[in-house]
Amino acid sequence: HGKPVSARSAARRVVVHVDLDCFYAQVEMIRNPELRDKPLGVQQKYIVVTCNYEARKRGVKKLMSVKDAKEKCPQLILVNGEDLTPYRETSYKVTELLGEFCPLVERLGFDENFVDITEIVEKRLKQLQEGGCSRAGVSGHVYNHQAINLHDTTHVRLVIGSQIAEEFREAIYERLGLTGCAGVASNKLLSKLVSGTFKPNQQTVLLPESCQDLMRSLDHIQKVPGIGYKTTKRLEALGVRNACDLQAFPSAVLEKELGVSVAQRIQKLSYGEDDSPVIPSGPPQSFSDEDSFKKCSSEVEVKEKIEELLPNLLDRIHRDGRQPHTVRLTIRQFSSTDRWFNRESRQCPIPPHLIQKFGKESSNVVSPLVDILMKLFRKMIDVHLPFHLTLLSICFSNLKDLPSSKKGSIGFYLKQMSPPSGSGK
DNA sequence: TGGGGTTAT
DNA sequence: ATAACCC
Repeated sequence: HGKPVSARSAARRVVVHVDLDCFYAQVEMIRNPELRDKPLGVQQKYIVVTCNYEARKRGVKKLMSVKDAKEKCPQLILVNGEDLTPYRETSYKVTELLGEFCPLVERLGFDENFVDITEIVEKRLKQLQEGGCSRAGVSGHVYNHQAINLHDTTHVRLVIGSQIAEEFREAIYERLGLTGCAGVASNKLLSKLVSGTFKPNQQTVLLPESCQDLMRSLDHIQKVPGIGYKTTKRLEALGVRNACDLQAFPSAVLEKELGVSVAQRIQKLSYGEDDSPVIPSGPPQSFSDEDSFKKCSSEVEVKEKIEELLPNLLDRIHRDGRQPHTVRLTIRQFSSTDRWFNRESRQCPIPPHLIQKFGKESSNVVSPLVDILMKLFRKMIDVHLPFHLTLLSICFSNLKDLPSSKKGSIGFYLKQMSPPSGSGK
């Protein structure tokens, strides 16, 4: 806006990655402060999905089985974390708090946020240039202990970024009681990689001269965010094991193996280059609820599970205020070999007469939805044949704002408030 | 390996 | 609808 494209793309960004420490465990310690100084794990089914640092000292790791965790640490206290409601709510409080500083906040999972603070940095830089020099230095760590050159405006911008990151962490602690790490760098990839270098409750800034060192410190390519399990397997088959290998690998061969789009993107990642913007997440694109279990093998059981999942979901949608236009059922069938990844799903539009009822209290939207979901189920499973499910998931998506006659502003602020009583038709 | 999320094809 | 990615 007002700036030529060339000047805008040449401008250096400042991005912060905020990563809360053992998030679920922290939320549980706030809910019950007596757990504070004890080894604590959060359990889902027979897995300890995360744990506090008292437990980590004693050898408990993320995603460890309950059996192994208890062996490592017999005093381990476990709380059930299968209901994500408290974590989800706290997570959005963090995102909203960051949104008070700056509009460009992108969520990643429940415990991470990217914030593009380029504009805030520019503002402070100008204040500095007008008001003379500031004595304040970097906040937190500098990756590699690299020396800062205050004559280099890129360094100065990142130093200001580190001060803002410190303010983020202070606000998150003061207002929500949560601790976390932050990484400051010139793009999302680097901010995320550098945020993990000093681990609980600390922050690190990366200066451009240390970028290659950071990338070379990644001993395995799967540590590069954006290079996942599948791509790693294919890269390994090509003899590519770390970021250096990927940098040096012939582009043309890579493009033929992985396709131009993936090849070009991940090869740039291997140099620490990432021009993907911080995209404000806004409200969620979907609401889902799932449950896994040992066995579900009859239509009646499936219906019961669906009836268990629906009320919670409908409540969440109701509180959000938007109306979903699509519903999806996902199942996982038992398989002794790859337990991971044999999910299938069917989705369909929600009939318009049902959509209208989503906002209204006390209208029975449950039973028609159960009927729709059972139809979707029968599209995947022949109920006359034996079956063995280990997971059911329901997802509402394609969320649309309510049709509002009062254009925009009024409707937005009104939906936050409790509706006036006795106004029903 | 849980219970969520996102985007690309 | 699936496949990939993220936590």
